[in-house]
Amino acid sequence: MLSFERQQQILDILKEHKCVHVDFLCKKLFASGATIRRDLSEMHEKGLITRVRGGAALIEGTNQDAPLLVRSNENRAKKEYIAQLALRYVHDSATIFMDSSSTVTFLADKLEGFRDLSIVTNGIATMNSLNEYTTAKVFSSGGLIRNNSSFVGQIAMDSIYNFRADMFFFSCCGLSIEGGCTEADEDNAAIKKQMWKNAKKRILLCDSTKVNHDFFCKVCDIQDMDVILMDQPQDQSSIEDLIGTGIIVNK
Amino acid sequence: MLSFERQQQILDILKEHKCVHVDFLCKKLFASGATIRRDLSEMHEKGLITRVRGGAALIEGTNQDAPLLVRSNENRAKKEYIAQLALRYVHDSATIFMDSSSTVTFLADKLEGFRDLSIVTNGIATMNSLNEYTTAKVFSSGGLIRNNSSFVGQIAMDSIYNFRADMFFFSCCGLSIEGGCTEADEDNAAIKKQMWKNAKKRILLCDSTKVNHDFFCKVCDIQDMDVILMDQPQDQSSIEDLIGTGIIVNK
DNA sequence: TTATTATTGATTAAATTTGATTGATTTATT
DNA sequence: AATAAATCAATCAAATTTAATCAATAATAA
Repeated sequence: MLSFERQQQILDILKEHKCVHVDFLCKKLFASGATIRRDLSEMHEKGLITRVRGGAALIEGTNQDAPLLVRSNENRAKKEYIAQLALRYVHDSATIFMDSSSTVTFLADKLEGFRDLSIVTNGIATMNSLNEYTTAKVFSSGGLIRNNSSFVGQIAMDSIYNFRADMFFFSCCGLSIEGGCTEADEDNAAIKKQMWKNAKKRILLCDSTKVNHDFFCKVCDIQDMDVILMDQPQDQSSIEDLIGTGIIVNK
Repeated sequence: MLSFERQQQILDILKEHKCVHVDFLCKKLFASGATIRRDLSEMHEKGLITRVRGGAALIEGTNQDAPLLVRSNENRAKKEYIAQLALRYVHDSATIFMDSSSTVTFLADKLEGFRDLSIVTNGIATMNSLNEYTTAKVFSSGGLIRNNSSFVGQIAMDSIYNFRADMFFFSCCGLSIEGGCTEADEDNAAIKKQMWKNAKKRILLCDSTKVNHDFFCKVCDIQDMDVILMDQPQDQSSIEDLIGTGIIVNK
């Protein structure tokens, strides 16, 4: 048996039982104690397992590529719901811009079923999700890392400039009739503007907590969006005003 | 049978089983062990497969467990040691290119103590490390995600093109007097070339297992590097040849 | 046709992996 | 604390795998 193969099997066995004795592995894999021990210490070197006297244990934390997956748990349910709505606009072979917002990350988690997607994003969590769960061609905008969660700056702007996409999914910090769609951070706003410019269909994912708040940097006006998806039907005047402009809300 | 045909079949077989023995391939393809081995080493140099003693393993995606075992091709200690050597060349306020190799990731883990670094990398693990443990300004090249570990393609090339750095830390798949510094993957080689071009001091981190192997894509010649760091003093003629060129090895 | 080049399989020496043995170290039991 | 049992790391010989060499064959060009 190849040592590669054997170590693979040790990992598999460890996934079932969370820890095993050397003897057990010997019998299971028809190898001597010396061989198993050598395997275990190699695997320990590589950081794949934890070595304990008499055997080995699965390493805690399990996932090696988790570091930058920061995700806000606030309003998880709302964001989940909105992301589900957004799925209606995705189709196979679509080319897509996605911003770095946490709401859009929820959408990224739901794209597993589509084929032949090409996606450009400046979000790190979104990038990781797409890369892990989908077969999409994932382009990271690159750039300066901001807040552990997104890429911004000239590098990011330039790379986005070179793409044209069918649709742009994004979120914002604030949304109001007069102020439009606003962001707190200038650099992130610039990124969204660039994506907006190079996309055909602009789809905003906006949970209700953001309505009627204005932030420092404007991304675009209400009329500049093709679809606005929200978690609850908007009340009174504001929703009517929106519908008046021909923007689809939760439809 | 043509060698191309046979190698194609080896790939097909590998897609079913994720690793195979040389013996198995011999019987299946009616070829001698020598022939199969020649095929496997060719394919390895092109980066199509991972060679393991007794057989071969699939390298590309599909199975996420396989690359894990293959990735940091063991020798954690060697890489750790080389990274430590590399520290001597880093100084506060330096501007640095770092490639996506695992050896360079070890260096990234050691940069915590420096102030005011600006670092450009196309490596995902390196990016994560830097971002988590250092106060450096970290620029990701962005681009298409390759093998879950690096950014490649035009986007990455363009963003690197726009930086000039004091130093470039990189590794390679193979290093030899005649072949120079070589890589298995064309896209990654292109990235390294671009970083090489835009950096003043070029510092190779190369563990001894890579010496006297040539891979498919050339990055640069031996003479094109300013420093080569290895885990052990190189033996026989090779080291003398290197020193003859004025390149510093392990010094 | 002949000469040249490439590919293949056999042979062999070197390198690597393996399993058994040993003594040292750690853990459990009395 | 002392003893027994279990586990470990180191060592070595046997088995396996590899890389290098060379002759034979096949393919190609002159």
